Formats: sequence, structure tokens, C-alpha cells
Amino acid sequence: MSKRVRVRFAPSPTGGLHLGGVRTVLYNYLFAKKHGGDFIVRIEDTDQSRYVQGAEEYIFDCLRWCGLDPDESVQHGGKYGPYRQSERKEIYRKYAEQLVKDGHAYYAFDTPEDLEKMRHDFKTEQNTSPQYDHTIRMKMRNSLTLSADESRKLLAEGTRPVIRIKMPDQETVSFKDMIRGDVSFDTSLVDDKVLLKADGMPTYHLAVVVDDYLMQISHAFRGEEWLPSAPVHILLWKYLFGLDHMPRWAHFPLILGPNGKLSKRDGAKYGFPVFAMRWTDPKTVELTEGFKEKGFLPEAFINLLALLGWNDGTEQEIFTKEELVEKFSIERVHSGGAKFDYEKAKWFNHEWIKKSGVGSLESGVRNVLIEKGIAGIDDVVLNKVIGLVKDRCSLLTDFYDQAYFFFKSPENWDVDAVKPKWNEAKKLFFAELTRNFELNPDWKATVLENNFKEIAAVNEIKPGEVLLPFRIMLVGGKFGPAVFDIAEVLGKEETIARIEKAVSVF
RNA sequence: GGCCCGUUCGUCUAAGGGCUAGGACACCACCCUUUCACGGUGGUGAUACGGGUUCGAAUCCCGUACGGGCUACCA
Repeated sequence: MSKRVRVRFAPSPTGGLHLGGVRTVLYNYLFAKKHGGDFIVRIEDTDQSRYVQGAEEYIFDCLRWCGLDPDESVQHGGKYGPYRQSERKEIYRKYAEQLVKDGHAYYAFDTPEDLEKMRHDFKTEQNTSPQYDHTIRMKMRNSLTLSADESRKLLAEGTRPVIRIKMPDQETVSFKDMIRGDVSFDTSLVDDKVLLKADGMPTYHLAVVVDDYLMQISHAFRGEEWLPSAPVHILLWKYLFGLDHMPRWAHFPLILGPNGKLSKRDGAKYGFPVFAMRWTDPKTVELTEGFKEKGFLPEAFINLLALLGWNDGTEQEIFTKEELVEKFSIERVHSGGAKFDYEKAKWFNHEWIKKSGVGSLESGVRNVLIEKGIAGIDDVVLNKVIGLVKDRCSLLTDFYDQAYFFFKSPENWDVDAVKPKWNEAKKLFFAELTRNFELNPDWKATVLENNFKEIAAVNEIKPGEVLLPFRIMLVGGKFGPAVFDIAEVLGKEETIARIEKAVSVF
């Protein structure tokens, strides 16, 4: 039977698509693709008050950039739609009422104030946060405690009830997590979760079960933060559709920041991005850069995320997406949380830049240079430059620091490195060098190097003494790739111009 | 507080009863390089603690500690 794997997203204002989210998508995607199944993305806009315009598109943009496009979604279509939760409202109500009819759920009329009072009144040292559970449900206002007449009266008055699951007392619910093995819960310690809210929208708990059934989901993998509510979902499966149809579950470990949990809110505070792509907080209009803007390649991004909590058992660390699909196995995903290490992330990107062909880096590098104000970039020159400097760039944005001097003549020179040993003999050498370069018909690095050394020999100067000044003339400092390669790319006119300009300053 | 999950170098991890606990990032040293990187070689560095089970435990069991998650008409 073909596998159908889904991942769910809430377009909420709490933040952009963060590392953990992308990794969850990635593992779901890899599993689906490995088994020739369908990868489905669901949008959870159950809480309309939190819904943010644009967040949905943002999520799909991120997935597109990562190369993790779904087979089915609100954007991609599919035959199990609608794929947006708010368009499935009536479906959820039907199942919630079915549960009430079967005695597995009940209407609750408690107001937010009632609930607050309950949490206050029942709070003790042993129980610091009381829950709406089997011990107190009979002390609240719901269809279990009120008579039919009283309920009808409340409804007539316009009170909109919620539907809560009636958790059984003293039952053990267990399931086999594909990563953790057997996990079990005592139902008396789980509260009566709201299934259908007063506004008629379902909570995650109802929606996830109903949708997974109707959409014939075979596997559902999510973050570890969902583990405590698993018993609710399992019970709903049991009551509504039977455990035989329940998808296989796996709960991924969390990705941690330097001091504990990785918070979406803290965005850029860590000194490294936490989002896949730039996210603008709609409330504060605060803009947070993502891995894309920081100069990561999408191939490197999914590679490093895949290895944060999974490995194939060999010592291989660099994987293409195709290799990941082939080698991924859910059983090899770790159960422990992983702390994110930005240094290692940059190493992955560096490896990918080195591995990438000049052509595939071209547009990304061009954008970086344009953003830094370098205009009129020649294609041929850009390609040569990328080939020359890509081994020394960890991030796409490093290309500016490593290559700006190909496009901008130096304004300042590291004169301290030249001046102390600068003399007439060297001046003469460079005068002769420019004359030689002017007449040079074959502007190639190797030719330039030979001529350079010959002139040095004739002038009885060690090449080493004039090599560093030459470099500083061309780029301004003690950095960059091999000097003669730089000169070749710069071209005859520019090289000579830079030498003459610098000589006049030294 | 209660419940659940977890714990191997600083970090990501390998080793699922059996050689000196392996690799990668970071760090340090040396080599290469008439700049800086890349690269190469080597080095420092870990089984949280205490009990069991076993000829033998990082590995299985129990307890403790620590970390994380959940405890909303959020997801």
C-alpha cells in the first residue's frame, strides 16, 4: 500500500519557519519519497484570531527554496481537499457530535472566567496547575452535570458550548513510536481536552485525527512537544475510526539553542539565523533574516538539518537530497534533543560551495555582489572570479569579502607592509614591469608570472621581495588568491592602472 | 507540583553484551603555500552518578541527579 505522509503547519504570528519545523518537513519528505509515497502539507488555521495574512505563502516559499515541495497541499491541489482547516469546519462538527452521542465527549458551558476560577480554587502545592479532568469535571458546568433543561436554557440564552473529550478513568493507553518504541500513559492523568471550540473551529486534537482518517494518512511524524497529547489522539482514533486505521507515529527530538530550547521569538539573538527564510513579524514589523539571506545554499541547509539527529551509520556527512532520500530511515533518528551548532552549519555550507559548480553559484553570488553595490558585472569575469575564490567562502555572502577587489580598485593600501622596504630599485622594477605588461600579447597568469620573475632576475631582485607589494597594489592588502590569477582576471589595462596608482602613493 | 521524553569528547554523533570507545565541527601544533585561505598530518578531549544482572555493560534492569517538553476554547 502506498504511503501517505503529512506534515501540518500553523500560520501563526509567533514566528517564521524555524529549524525544527524545516527538519520535521524534511524527515517526513524523505520518508515519503524513499517509499514512493505522497508528501502532504496541511495548513492549520484553526485559531483564526492568530491567523496571519501572508504566513501561509511564506511557508510554501520556504519549502520551495529548500526543494521540499509537497505533492498535495492547498497550493498544489490533490483529491483529498479542502486542505485548509477553516474550510472543513462542518466535517469536524459532525465527528465531535458523534463522540458526544457515543458518550465519549460532552458539552461544556464554562466561561473563561469559570475556568480561571477553577484553576485558582483547586490549586494546591501538590497540584500547581489543576486540569479539567475526571476529578473535577463533575464540579463544572457541562452536559454531564446539568439537566437537559438547564442545557437547553443555556443554549437558548446564546451560550456557545465547547465539546470536550471524556477521558476514561484508569485506562492505560500505549502505542509504538517508530523512534522511541513503546510509550504509555495513564488516562486518569490526562485532562478532558477541548475538541471543538465555541466558535465551531476544531482544536488540533480533533482536526488531526479526523483529517488523517479522511485523507488516508499512513504515517504522521511530528515534534516531541506533541508526545504528551498522543493519548488523546489515540483515544479519538479508537472511538471514531478504530485503531487499525491509525497512522504510524514518530516523535522527533527537539532542536535546542545554545542555552536550552531554541525560541522562535528570539530570532536573531543567537548570532545565527533560526528561520529558513526572512520573516517579518506582523506586529512589531521586526525583520529577522533567515538561512537563505545569510548566504546558505538550500542543498547545504537540508543536509545539515538532516544530520542534526540522524545519520546513516557510516562516516559520510555530505549528502545530496537524492542520497538522503535513498539512505534515510526513521529508525535511525535519534531520540535525544540536539543542540544547534552554527560553526558546523557553516562547515556544511562551505563543503557545498566547494562542491558546487561555478555555474550553479553564479546567480547567488551575483545577487550578493549587487546587494553590496557592485554593478555591471561581466559574466565571464564573474565565472572566473567564482572559480578562484569559492574554496575560501563558507557563506554566499563571503563572496563579497573575498572578491570585491576584482570589481573595485583599492582606495587604501596596507602601506605599513610595503613602506619600510620600499626603495628606488623596487620602483624601477615596477616601472619596467608595466612596460613589459603593456607590450604583452598573451595575458595569461603563467606568462605574467614568468615575465615577472625574469624582470626580477635582470634587476637582481628576489621575486619574493616584490611579490607582496604587487599583491597590495592589486588588492590593497595581504589577502586574496594567487596574484597572477588576479592579474589575469583584472586584465591588462586595469592591472597596469592599479600598479601606477599605487606606485604614486607608496 | 504532576505526567512524558531524554543523557557518549565543548558541539553533532558511531559502537544496540566482547580489541587501546571511532568519525566530524571547533580548538592547538606541524607541513604545504614568497599573502590569506583551501588542503595534508598529528594532538587535547566523552560513556552523568550509584546499585544490580553477567565471565564480560556505553549497551540490559532499578534508583538518583541533570536537561527538555507538556500541563490553553495555541499549535
